[in-house]
Amino acid sequence: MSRSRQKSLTPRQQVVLAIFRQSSIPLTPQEAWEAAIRDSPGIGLATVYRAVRILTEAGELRPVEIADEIPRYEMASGPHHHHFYCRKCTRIYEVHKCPPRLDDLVPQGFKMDDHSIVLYGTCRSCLGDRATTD
Amino acid sequence: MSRSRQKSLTPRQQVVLAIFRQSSIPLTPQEAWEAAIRDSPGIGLATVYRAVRILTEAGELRPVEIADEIPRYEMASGPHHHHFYCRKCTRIYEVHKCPPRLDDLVPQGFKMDDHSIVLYGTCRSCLGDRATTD
DNA sequence: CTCATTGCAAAACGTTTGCACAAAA
DNA sequence: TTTTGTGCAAACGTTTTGCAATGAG
Repeated sequence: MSRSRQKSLTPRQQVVLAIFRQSSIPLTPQEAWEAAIRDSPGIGLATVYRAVRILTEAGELRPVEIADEIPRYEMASGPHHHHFYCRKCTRIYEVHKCPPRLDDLVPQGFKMDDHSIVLYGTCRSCLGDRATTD
Repeated sequence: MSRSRQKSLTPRQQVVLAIFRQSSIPLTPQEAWEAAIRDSPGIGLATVYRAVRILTEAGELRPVEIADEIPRYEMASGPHHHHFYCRKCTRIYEVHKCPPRLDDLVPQGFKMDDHSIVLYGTCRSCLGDRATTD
């Protein structure tokens, strides 16, 4: 199960990958397209979708699934991390820690190769915005 | 932020909720509709979608998001648990343990009210099916 | 009567595919 | 020439919405 790309990327795929590499947060295909247009006017939305799918299959990108949100993607390389989703401002924050003893969750005889954790709640700036409302 | 339903459920909403209550696995709206038709012939797919959305907002149902899969829903009540997704047979298993020290992941000043964990890998029966392939 | 519920069809939305054209080999 | 990459538009599957018909109060 190879994670590295086997073939060189097409020009458009390189553009799309660069967008994700430059972004500090996960992007929807639509958001990536809007960013890509600035670098490469004329690039088509379908091309971005194709690139995202291919880059994901190649292990370059990883999907980030948040409840009731459009799927987003981020670089699969770089430090392993999870996400905090603020229900109020809908922003996504990276969480750079992992809980211990995750292997204990895996049922007998199963083999885990990956895991994803999403924390839901309210971020600090949204908590600060509130006066006394509760 | 009340989680309990404030108004009584409509007949169709009760039907849909019963489907999820009887199911041992998360269901897509489509799957819930196919099950609901057996109990209540003539129920419309849109009605099931409406019920799922309302029941989710009312805290009766909870979305289960798996990478690259259609969103499923399950009862929000009952024992807290997570999910193991087998990439081979695409089945979803419940995981009835929680990792310790999850609060340590929450960034300073943030407030977490929920979390979701999905483990990815291969289930026991799929591992058993394989002979020596690796 | 008025209001809430629901089925149906159409619309809307995100995503994929078919295809023709252009560029590269 | 053949092959590859791409934009565009159409198709597709999922979800939401408009609206008329029904039934309850």
